[in-house]
Amino acid sequence: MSGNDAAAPKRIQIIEAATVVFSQKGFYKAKVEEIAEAAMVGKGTVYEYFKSKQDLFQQMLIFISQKYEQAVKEQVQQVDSFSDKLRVLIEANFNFSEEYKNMAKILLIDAPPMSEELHQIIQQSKRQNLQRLAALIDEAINKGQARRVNSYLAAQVILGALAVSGGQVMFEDEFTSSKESVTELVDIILNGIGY
Amino acid sequence: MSGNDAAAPKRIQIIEAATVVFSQKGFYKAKVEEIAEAAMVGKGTVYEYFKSKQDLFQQMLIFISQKYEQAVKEQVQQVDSFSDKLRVLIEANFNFSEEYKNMAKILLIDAPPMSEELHQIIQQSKRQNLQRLAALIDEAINKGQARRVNSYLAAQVILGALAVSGGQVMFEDEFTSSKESVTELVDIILNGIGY
Amino acid sequence: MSGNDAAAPKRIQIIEAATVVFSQKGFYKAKVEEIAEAAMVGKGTVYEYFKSKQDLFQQMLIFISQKYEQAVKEQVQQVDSFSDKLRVLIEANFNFSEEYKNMAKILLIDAPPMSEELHQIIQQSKRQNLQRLAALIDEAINKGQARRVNSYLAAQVILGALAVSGGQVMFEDEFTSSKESVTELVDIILNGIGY
Amino acid sequence: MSGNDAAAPKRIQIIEAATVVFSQKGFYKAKVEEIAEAAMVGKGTVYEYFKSKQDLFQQMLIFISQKYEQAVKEQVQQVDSFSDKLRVLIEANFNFSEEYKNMAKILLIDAPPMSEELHQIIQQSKRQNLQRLAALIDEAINKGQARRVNSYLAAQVILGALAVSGGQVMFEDEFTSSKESVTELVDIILNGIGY
DNA sequence: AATGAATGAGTCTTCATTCAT
DNA sequence: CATGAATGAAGACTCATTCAT
Repeated sequence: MSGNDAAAPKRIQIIEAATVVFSQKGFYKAKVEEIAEAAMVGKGTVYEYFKSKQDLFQQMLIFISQKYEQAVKEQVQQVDSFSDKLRVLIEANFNFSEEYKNMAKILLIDAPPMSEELHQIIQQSKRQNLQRLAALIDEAINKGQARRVNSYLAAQVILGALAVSGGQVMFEDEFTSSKESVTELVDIILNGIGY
Repeated sequence: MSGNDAAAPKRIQIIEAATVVFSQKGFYKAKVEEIAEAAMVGKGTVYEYFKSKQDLFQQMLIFISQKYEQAVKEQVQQVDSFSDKLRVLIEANFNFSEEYKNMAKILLIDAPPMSEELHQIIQQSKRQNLQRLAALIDEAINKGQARRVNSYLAAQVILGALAVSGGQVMFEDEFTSSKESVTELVDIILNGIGY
Repeated sequence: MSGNDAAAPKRIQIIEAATVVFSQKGFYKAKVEEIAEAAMVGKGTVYEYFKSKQDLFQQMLIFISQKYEQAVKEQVQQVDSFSDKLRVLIEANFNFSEEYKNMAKILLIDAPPMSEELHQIIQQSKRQNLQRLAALIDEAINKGQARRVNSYLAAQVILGALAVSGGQVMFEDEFTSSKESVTELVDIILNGIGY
Repeated sequence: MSGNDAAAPKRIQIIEAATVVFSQKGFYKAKVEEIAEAAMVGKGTVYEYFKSKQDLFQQMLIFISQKYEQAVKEQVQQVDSFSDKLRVLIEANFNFSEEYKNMAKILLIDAPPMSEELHQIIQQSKRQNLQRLAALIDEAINKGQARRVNSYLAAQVILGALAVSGGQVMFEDEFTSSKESVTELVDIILNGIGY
């Protein structure tokens, strides 16, 4: 009757192991057995809780996206000004990307063609993400804190910049995306680069 | 009349087939035989020109990145003002992304473990890209056409936004990445979203 | 009643199937699937117990050479006179060769070019074989039962003769090496062919 | 019109290259292309002269066995006494083995499934070999130079010993099959190892 | 419920052979 | 005759999945 078990025993254990292994190796190179080992359960046990490797991957993605939702939503609500919200959002992204490396990219960008079902899940997650940010921008626009830009497109710009800058996706060595750069990033996004 | 053959001897034929198939299926789901079929050659022929499936993938990547360089560099040089250059760069990206659709995603997510050599090549390509854009921004700053922002970071923001927006990755259904959005994108990048 | 299973768990089952198939077809023409079938297990099961086809081959060789050791050593110890030991050794060889056909040749002579590791294994087995026989001859010499010949060379002569005569290696049809010939063989070896 | 070509047209060139490559690698690991390279002809040219890889192997075997016949027959006829003939035969074998190193092993172990025809040819060659030696022994017996042993069996013993000892198969490190060992070998064969 | 031994479908890769030049 | 680019049959090996315990 351990609180641990009660919370979600094996299933969560396995999902968490999966986040680690899938993050490190990607979907195809990750072996089910490896995940089972990391979760300290037998290989067969994975199939007690998940229909297939892909199913596990999908469940994991849902799990992660929920964590992401949480992390971002809560923190953004705790500050008021638009620029602070932006800053918090960017920081949350940095941290999240740090933890879930490749998985973050999938949520932000897209997955390679997999099952249609999975595609839907990812699309939905991305859309939510985008819409939340677009709503944030619209709100700022209404409050007079932002220009009347296409909020959806602006949200894309911001998430795109994050996917790249934050996810050490493209610039790995060059620029270890530090806290200082967050300030500059916010500045660029708020004020643009032109006069 | 072998102008056709000359322009596309077997090696190129295969690489082009590879871009199509890898783009659609990702590295792991793409079958060598399928690529061979798409290139209208025998399966064995692929191995006459490429050491392995991975090698083919890598050669293809180099091929694509060269095409990208060309496409962008040339077009950017043909206009003058900073905002025009930005617009052209973004348009070039839209077009390029159109052509090599999922390739960016695959690189991000589904890529095979790359040889250190290829890693270098890709890094270098990205760096060139970044530096070219950063130089463009610096020039604009010096000419008084842009604010004194961190040009390198700004370049990252722009390329990040492009990677995501341009790859119709996020628009898919909602927006068909149209010419109009280019204008808005340039506006957001130049002027930011805040007042 | 699993006495059978206990005596021959999967690993041994597979090795024994391998001795049969490799003996009949040789290393290169033997297919792993064929061995699996002969062992009445799935193809994949072979790879549960052996790293590769070559590994299976090596393990099998070790298995056989151990059986050979046993067969020969024990029987030779049960008789006393030098000529009897010789006779027993020769007979044991006939029987062994009968059972493991081509494999016996490999142990006596050499293997096709394979891994250095395997080469070592075989060399060692051959050396042991040779040394045991040379020791037998030395002992006979010391007891005054044999002339002061180079025992190592003599051992080579004997094993060479066996490899050929016993292994129906070269003369297959002509001379189905029978028990009668053992007596003559021992005579020739002991007394030579000259006066 | 070069004497060179006449003496060694493509066919012989290829066969000689084949002896080298097959000797080193065995039948299955030897690549046709490699043989072609060694013969300094195009891969396709091999197929102008030989129906298949197997055919080439077979033709090569015939070529070698003829060379062996020659080498042994001629030299044995040039000396008189039985023990000298024996010595010469053994020496010829050493030299021959030196040249075609692994060929014997390959024939024994790594040989491809042979056509019935080739099988006959090889059998015949071996039979000739055996019979020539048996005849030699019979002659010696009649002249009172050898004991009344089964000459055919004795011939087998001798050739068996040679196959093994001569092929530096067993000596490798320990003994470098030297001229001295020839003398001892003859002694053992003539006088046996017992008193 | 938990396990891991057993399985075979699925793929990359090799290389003998062909044939257009 | 000579060539080597092109080919595809064949086979080793991986790994998701099953199921008897």
